[in-house]
Amino acid sequence: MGRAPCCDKANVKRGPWLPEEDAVLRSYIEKHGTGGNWIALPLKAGLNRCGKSCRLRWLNYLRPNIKRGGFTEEEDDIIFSLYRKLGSRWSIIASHLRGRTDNDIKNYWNTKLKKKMIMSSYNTTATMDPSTTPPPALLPAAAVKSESSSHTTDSISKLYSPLFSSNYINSMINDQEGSMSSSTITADDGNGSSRRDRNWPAGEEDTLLSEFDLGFLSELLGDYGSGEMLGEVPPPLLWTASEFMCAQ
DNA sequence: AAGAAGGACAACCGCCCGAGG
DNA sequence: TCCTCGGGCGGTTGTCCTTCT
Repeated sequence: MGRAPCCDKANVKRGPWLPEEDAVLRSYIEKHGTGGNWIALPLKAGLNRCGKSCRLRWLNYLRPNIKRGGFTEEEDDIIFSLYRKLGSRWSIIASHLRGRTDNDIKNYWNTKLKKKMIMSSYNTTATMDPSTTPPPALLPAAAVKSESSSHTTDSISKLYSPLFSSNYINSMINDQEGSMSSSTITADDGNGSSRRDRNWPAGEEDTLLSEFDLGFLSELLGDYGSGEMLGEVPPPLLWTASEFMCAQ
């Protein structure tokens, strides 16, 4: 038996918020605050909405001093750097960017920044032609392995740092250590998401990850692979977006 | 000009965790 | 110590808008 829902979904309005609803919510919170109880808030405010929906609307849209769109290069750098350290801890990343919400950053990463990083990884190998070759990070492991013989650990980390978060790689290693039978890795882009990105060729993620050799990843990460993720991020994974571009 | 495909982002879902009874 | 509940969070989906063919 599952947990009781926070509200009666059949009797609350869902979907896009109307300007009038925004006005009611904003007005109520400005006058009374949230009262520390989002579940009760819609009733008090006279809104036929779920409390969680009100909370989300306020935090992501109505809250004062929210910046929308137009991410700067500096913000890109911060997001990139923190993502390298923390993975998809969007709320923590958002706390480092004044006026940005976790949802905003998450969307920005998934729609723009991630692709930007993937495309930049082409430049790690001068002979690669984007018109004929998938990004290095999308190459099947076999191809990477044969190519890796001419790479140092640093250059391999550089190659993969745009795509895989350190906690993702650590989790793969832990998974290997924890269970020898866990040979199947589900498609995951390092963001913890199993969603198919429509821009990626069908099957590429599966090809990449099902063939990924965990031992190779351990080797890639070297001594820090088995360490605590936070505070022990290896130098190659600490690059900012600008540094990453310049390092090519 | 129209339909298809892709991009952007708002909103929802469901799980986890901590507080408090 | 256990249980319940609400808040918070990350992942996912839906929908509207833009661009492409």
